[in-house]
Amino acid sequence: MRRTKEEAAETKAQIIACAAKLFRENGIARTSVADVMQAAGLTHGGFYRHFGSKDELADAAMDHAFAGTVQDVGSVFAEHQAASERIRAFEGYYLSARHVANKAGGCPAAALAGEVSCANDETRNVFSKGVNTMVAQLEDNLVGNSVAKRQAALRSFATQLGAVVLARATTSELADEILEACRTGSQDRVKQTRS
Amino acid sequence: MRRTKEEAAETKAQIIACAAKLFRENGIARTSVADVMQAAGLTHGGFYRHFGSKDELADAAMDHAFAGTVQDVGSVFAEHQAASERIRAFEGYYLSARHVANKAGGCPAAALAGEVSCANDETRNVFSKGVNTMVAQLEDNLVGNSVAKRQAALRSFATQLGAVVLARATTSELADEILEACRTGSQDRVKQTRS
DNA sequence: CAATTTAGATGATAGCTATCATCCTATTGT
DNA sequence: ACAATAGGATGATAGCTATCATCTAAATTG
Repeated sequence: MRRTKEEAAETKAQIIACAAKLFRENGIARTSVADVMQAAGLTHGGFYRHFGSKDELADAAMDHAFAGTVQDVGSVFAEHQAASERIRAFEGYYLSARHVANKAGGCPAAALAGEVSCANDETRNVFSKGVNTMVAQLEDNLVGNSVAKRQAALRSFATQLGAVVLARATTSELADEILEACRTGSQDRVKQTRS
Repeated sequence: MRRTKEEAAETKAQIIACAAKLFRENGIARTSVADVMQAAGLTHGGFYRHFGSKDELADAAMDHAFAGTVQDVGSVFAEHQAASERIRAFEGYYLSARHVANKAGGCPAAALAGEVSCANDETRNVFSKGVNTMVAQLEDNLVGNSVAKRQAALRSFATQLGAVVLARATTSELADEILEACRTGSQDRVKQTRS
């Protein structure tokens, strides 16, 4: 039954990947260790050869999920040259019906923030690191002085995450309305705020 | 042991009030029926005299929590005359350190959105109704034509909810940065977006 | 005032959960 | 090639959970 070191490492990576999906999809609390192992094609008992606890897996899974999303967002940015278009493209991605529906494969910040707010310090650190990375990535694709860029990135991220979190929890009409309001928000924010 | 009708109604209201706090504080999944009953000074067994299931309680608790927050927000609005000041005051309340720290007594949309996104239709309906009420309340305190007001209210709510949800899940430095960025965001949104 | 109803307590249940001990076997290090 | 090691399967455990049945005494109802 014993596997090669490589095979074992692949197994561990598989467990993490499955957990990253299931935790985002159904929540950490509502996903059991056995669920994760089954999704990875294994039985529950072997779990503790790879992880010291479920929390440890949750941290690894979150880290993995953030890395994936950062990469996805990077691809979106790479498709455009002008900074203004890049930001537009990012919003198009993040606020898309596709992303809202794809909770299991989407931004872990949107999927897990609620649970992390009741979690231990280590988990909060992992989450914070992920958010920081995403905000920095956004920041790098804005124009202006550094303070303004940082603030704009933080605000944009909060808005879009809020929109997705709300859209996922509300009935479809309201969800669509929220997403649309935040989409148009980036273009004519000036008019909207003034009138 | 039997209580008066009135007493029984009070008991039920107590259970709902305790649940509204505990569910927001620790999440619905991580709060047991017994926890709620104990907080209400009762034993677990009597629960099903009042509710058909835990889900039913969750719905009632969410409704109760939304009503409380709508009232709190109403008080904040009532303190000011000018619409521009009212909105500022609302943001001051919602993005305050006090509100971020007060998860148990704060906005249920921010506290429960994550869990509601994996919940049944009835729960989503209750949640959506609550969000709709809050957005309408915000809308009533904006100036401009109705379409713009509606959109501005939706966007403002998404931004602030996103900021609070993120702030609660991140380490304090990042949390403060997020809140500050969204606070200043309402005033000089124009400059920030342009530069 | 007698009969019936019911709020809430006590206790039980079936199912789930995280975690661990043990075993088997194939891969390592030597 | 041999001994030690460690992946992963099987099975067990202690604790928790939602939900129910039953009991009680008091409050309704008539």
